Amino acid sequence: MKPDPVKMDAEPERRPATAYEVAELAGVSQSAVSRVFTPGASVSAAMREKVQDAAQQLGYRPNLVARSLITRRSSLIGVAVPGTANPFYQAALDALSTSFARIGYRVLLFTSDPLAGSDPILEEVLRYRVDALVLISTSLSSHFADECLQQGLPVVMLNRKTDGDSVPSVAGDNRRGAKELAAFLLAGKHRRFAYVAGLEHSSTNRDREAGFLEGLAERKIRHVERVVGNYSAGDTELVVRKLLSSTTPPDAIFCANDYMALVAINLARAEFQLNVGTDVSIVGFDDIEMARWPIFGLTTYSQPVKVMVQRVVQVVQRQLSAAVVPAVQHIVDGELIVRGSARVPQTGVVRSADQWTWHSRKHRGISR
Amino acid sequence: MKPDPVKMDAEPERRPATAYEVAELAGVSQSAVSRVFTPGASVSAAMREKVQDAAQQLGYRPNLVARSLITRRSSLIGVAVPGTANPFYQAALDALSTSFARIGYRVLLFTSDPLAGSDPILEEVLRYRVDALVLISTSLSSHFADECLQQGLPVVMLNRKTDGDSVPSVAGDNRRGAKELAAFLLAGKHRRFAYVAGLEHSSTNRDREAGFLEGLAERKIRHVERVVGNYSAGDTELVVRKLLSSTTPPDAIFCANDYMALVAINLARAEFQLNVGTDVSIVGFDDIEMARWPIFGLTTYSQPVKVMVQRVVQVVQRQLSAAVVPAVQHIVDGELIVRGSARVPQTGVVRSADQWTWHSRKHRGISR
DNA sequence: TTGAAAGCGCTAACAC
DNA sequence: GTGTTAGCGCTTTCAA
Repeated sequence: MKPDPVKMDAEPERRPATAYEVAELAGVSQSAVSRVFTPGASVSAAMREKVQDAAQQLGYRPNLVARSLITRRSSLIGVAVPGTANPFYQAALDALSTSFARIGYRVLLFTSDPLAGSDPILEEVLRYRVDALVLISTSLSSHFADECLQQGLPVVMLNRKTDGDSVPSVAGDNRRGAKELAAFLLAGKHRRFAYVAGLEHSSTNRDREAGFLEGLAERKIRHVERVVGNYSAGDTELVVRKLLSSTTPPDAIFCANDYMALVAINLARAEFQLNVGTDVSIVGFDDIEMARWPIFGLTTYSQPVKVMVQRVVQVVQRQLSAAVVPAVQHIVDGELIVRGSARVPQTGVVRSADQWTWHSRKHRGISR
Repeated sequence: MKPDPVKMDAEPERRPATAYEVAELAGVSQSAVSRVFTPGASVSAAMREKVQDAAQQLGYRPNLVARSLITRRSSLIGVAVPGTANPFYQAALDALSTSFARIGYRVLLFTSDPLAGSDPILEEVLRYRVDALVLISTSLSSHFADECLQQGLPVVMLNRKTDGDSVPSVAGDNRRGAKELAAFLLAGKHRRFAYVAGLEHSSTNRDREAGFLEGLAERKIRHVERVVGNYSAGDTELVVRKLLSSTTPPDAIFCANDYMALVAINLARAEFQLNVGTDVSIVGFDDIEMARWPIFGLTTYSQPVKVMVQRVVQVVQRQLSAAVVPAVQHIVDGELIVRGSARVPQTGVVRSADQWTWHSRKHRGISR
């Protein structure tokens, strides 16, 4: 119940205290207050104490808006994330938020419509003068990319690439991963293959599809049943149902990501009473947390989110400091994680850390 | 390949254009530019066109930082969300971001450590002069709450409450829901009950536990095996394993949220070969998307995220406009959704929309 | 080390 | 309807 030390008005203090008010109370100049709250400024101990005392009393907090205006840096990172339930995005966003927080940045969130273009939303972001833009599985018009480039605004894509090489990106090894999965399924003596595509225009989907087909083509497999799940649970359920209802259903299904694969497993088991891993093999891509839940036991190709995010942060930092940085397309290695959702080949499976992995002959024994 | 209309320097334009530059190019005053970009200001058509032309050429975008400084409104909502994989948070964050975007606000994201207090992070948020604070399943020291109150900063808790009534909150009907689940399990003739607790100090956990025990007590059941899962997958796996390994394992397990319940189902099936729904009944709380996946078919009590978020937005808006608003604790109704993970009682199950629900005798026939 | 003064880019009176 | 003039709360020269 200690009384307000400054004034006893009935009206509650309606606006936050300013540096000027602190200065007045402490009997110093306003710039002295600024210095006390600027790391690495030169202030005497006496001054620091006086100011901090006054600040404490008034509940003063530096106004970052005002600071941003003059420093031209907001310490905000705009992050676009698709508005779907795919746990991969949650993991990525979480890691991004945590990693950037560690180096003094906050995340300004933008939910992007996975179907529509994200330009209008990003247009908005720029007004907030974010220091950088990170796009999780979100595409970008090249026009907009140019504009950002011109304004010197760092942009990085996570889990997606642009067509040109104008925007740096960090992604998993989609092509190789999908190819390995194809080789894995081939080695497991599967015969009838199906591909459940994600969003048609996403680079991840294209690369994974290309890799998968490429892998199959090496063994002269040309026929692959193709359906489109659009990375959505609803669509996936529909198309996988169709797939499994066929008179000659596939015995190997590659879903372009884990989320769709989980939906597929679910459907195969609950609706078709299939034993996933023996009656039908289902594999995915990402290695999200639930993939390793025993109930799913999804065989998949991993995308190490933590590593990818760390790389994103690096790229942003580099762009922030250097004047001009080449727009590198970073590829983060993954591994084929063997669990129970697909028939396991006789050879090639090895113990690695606390899980089983598989490497095609071509890649076996390649040291890293 | 159209040349830069303003200057042809080799150096790329390094900073965004200002309203002043636009004004100069258009041959008007800077405030005219401001007006053109202020909805509802009075500008002639001719002026508007001139200005928009110039703005277009320079790639001008109003600087919201500068605007915030003077309007004292940032159109930013600080949102704290726990850093865990629970899909409920993803759904809530998503809905929050979308709903606020519709009324012109953006989300400034803060990942809160679910264990540690969130004060230090929130301290940070205040510096950004967010217009309001939404805490998803995150607690708040009463000291900090007071400080926000005093600064006139709206704060709303989602899916959690404070001890006092100082901070408004929006939550599901935890107590009643848990009580209904108890009644449901009782009606299903279960005998040995277990409760998997969430975070000990969270209000949701306390209310759900209280409701569950209360429901059981009405039928003189006093013994409930209690373990703590802390809303985490790892902890939950450990304690549920212990539960099921017992010589007299429970035949009914209530997990304080769906996420833990899914982990439990998973474990019971994969590790103990139990048929969930007959050998053992498992129920949860939230009704997250995956609860309705056939593979899980989780019987649970629903928390309608969309509705809850809509309510949060309302509360924030009210606080933003009115001077003083009483800190109401909003409770959003849910329903007991019957699926396959728990033995179903003979009576009380009714078809509602496209799913089955259950109501205890006490609540049957209550019209809404 | 400290203070005075000049803005950062914009909005909001206020005149015209 | 349009321009002029003050600031918003802070950082940053520049002198003292």
